[in-house]
Amino acid sequence: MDKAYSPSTEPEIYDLWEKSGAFTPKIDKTKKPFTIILPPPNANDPLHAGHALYTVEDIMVRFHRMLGDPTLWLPGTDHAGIETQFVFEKHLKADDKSRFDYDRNTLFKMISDFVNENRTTAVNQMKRLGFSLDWTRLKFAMDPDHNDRVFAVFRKMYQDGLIYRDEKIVNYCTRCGTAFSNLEVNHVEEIGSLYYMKYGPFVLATTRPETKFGDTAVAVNPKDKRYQQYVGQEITVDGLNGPFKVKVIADSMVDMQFGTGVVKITPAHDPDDFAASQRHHLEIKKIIGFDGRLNELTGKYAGLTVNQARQQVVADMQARGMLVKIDDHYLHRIGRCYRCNQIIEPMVSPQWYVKIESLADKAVEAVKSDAVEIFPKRFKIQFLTWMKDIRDWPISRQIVWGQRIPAWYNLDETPAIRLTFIDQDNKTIIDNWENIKGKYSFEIIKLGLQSLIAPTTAKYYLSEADALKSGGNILQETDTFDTWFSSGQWPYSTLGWDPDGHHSEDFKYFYPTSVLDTMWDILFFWVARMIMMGLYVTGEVPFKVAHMHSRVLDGKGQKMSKSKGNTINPVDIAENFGADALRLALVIGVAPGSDIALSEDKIRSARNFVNKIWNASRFVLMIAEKHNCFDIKIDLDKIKPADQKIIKQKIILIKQVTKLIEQYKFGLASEKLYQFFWHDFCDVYIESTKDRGPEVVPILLDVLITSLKLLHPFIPFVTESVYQQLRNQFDLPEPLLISSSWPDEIKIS
RNA sequence: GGCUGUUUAGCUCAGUUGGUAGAGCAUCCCGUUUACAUCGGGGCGGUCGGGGGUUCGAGUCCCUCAACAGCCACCA
Repeated sequence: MDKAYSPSTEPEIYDLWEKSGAFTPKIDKTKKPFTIILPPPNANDPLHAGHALYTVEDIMVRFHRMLGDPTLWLPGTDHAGIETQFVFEKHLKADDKSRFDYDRNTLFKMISDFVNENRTTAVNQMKRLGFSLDWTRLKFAMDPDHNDRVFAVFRKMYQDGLIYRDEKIVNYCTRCGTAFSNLEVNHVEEIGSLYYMKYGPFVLATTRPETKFGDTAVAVNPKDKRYQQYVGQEITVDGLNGPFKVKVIADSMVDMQFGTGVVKITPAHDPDDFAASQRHHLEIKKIIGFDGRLNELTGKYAGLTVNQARQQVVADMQARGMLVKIDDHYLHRIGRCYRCNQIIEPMVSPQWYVKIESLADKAVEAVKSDAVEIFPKRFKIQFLTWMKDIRDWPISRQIVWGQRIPAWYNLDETPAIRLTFIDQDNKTIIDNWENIKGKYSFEIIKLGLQSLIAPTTAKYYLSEADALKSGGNILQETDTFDTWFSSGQWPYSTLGWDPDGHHSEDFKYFYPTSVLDTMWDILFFWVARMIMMGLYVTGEVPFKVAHMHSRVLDGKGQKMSKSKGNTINPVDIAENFGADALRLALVIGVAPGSDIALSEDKIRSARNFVNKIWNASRFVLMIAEKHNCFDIKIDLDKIKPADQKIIKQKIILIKQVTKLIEQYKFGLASEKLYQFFWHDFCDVYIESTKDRGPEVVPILLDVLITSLKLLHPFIPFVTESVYQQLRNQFDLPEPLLISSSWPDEIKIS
């Protein structure tokens, strides 16, 4: 054995495991399985430090495998719709191109190729970190069978009346070109301006003077005596393009204390105002387009971006004496796109929705009753609070990378469908079918199609065949499903749930899964959706335990981000210090759910421990050779007083570590192991054996092997490596540590 | 506005059902013809954020205040 442990041997050890078939469980109906579905990393992105926390899952998986449970850890990668398209568009930009240069099919194909080229990256990295995943079951979120299941579930939801289309106000990112759910919007506090402007007989305060062209009412509080005389009347407002009239409405949404107690109502571009428009049956007047520019209804402001328009409107109002006051230090919250940080533009547009209430009710019940147990406990409270006022889920995204919604329109039935396509001269055409059907052949449109927008009244068919029967020109919806609509179905889909009820053996045996482990930041995005979808589709919870793990921060406790340049590449660390060192550094002494500051000091200290194991093992081998004693049997009745203490400590340790792992207290478990091995075993016991005879060899070996087994889930490489060295000298019955049995409290191994 | 978490040795953090405060790193002293300098032995270092309460006894339970962090929410 070399003088120091070298992590360069780790890949060989991984091969050994993989070839042994240890990652693939044997279905044994007399035994209870242990199942974890890997939260699929993005298919085309290298792993980041957070992914290294898959270690937590590997610990559980290796532990259960050693307990003898048929253990499945199922790997997969995610297509990560918007994320991937966002990254791909950055590549396009580098080539001076954009998504607008390509038709939908071409763009999809390009992204698909891009993803396929990079798909193995994450897989290889996970192997390098030692994750004992069953690669024979590897899935990808755009696999045809997964897509089919997603489509089937969509149709089932439709039949159950859970799917509807509606044109209401949504969070729209004009840069990403798609709508988002509330969860995908970051609300950030920012200092902006609050403009006090003359508005008919009123003065009102607004942060968005440029939306006045879309105003269809002005509101006051019904209790506000100042304005009671105006309620119900029509007032005339200087619209900068000429006067316009709006009705004064009374609504309790208005805070009399704020500003002047008067609010202009822009239903098409503000969520509150939209809600008010529903209550008061107001006209909805869209003045901002999906490109983030003002449209023709704004007269001379048409074509300006929202920001430009705001400046222009303010300047024009100032010139006309309409601006009473500007508060430049107005602190308010602005919604920004979680992906590109662009300011979210609330817009009215047709989208697909899932009625969420019945799904949410069941999920709440499951969590309340601990049918799904959430760890640590505090996340249960968060979950229930969020679910309480959950809203219908907008599942359509206006991007191409994802599962295209399986709905088909007959253009001739709905001539008002708006088409965007690239024609034969490479020109982008945007118009309604009714206006262009004479000018372009359907084939050209279909070939160059970028997107379509169908009014909510449009009839649609859930299969292409049905649509074709209607006779006419048929186009499929161009929107794709929200990534989470797909990944929310991950547990039952990857295990082979079948829409027609012919479920796979895997599904029957491994579902519901045992534990879902992920970071708490996607508790709502993903965990909640999986619980809802799982209960709805299979009638069972998708997992019995939802374990929320820590967040990895840099050595200074700062959040890692590419822009800060403080990201850590886990594979680099594995190369330099060993995957074991990284794994141990990530779990040792970390309380459940708390942040981890991953410093080089901590990694180095873990590396030293790994080396300590190596050398202690080397010592045991040397002693055995010195005494020429390779006996592994211990006679329990003949243990000498000098050896009793360590045996006792070992038995206590087994008990403690087993219990702590079962309680998800990996930080404490690893710390106990560290203390025991380094101090009780190496510093005290081994030192005490140095002047003794061959009778210590079986004891040394026993404690060593027990330690290796207990440590194996945490630091699998060094423990397996050492074990293989020991097997060369000692007659050990179990060929591999990975598939060996977990130490028993009573049994001397 | 609502909710949650954090506050323990110079630094990073543990502390399982309440019973005389722990680790790693740093620092200081000593040691080593070897299993390991990626080492060994020893030392220094904390009124456990402030205040109050329950208890024979509280870092651990309750109340309150403060600072920091985060999550959720439609205030122009």
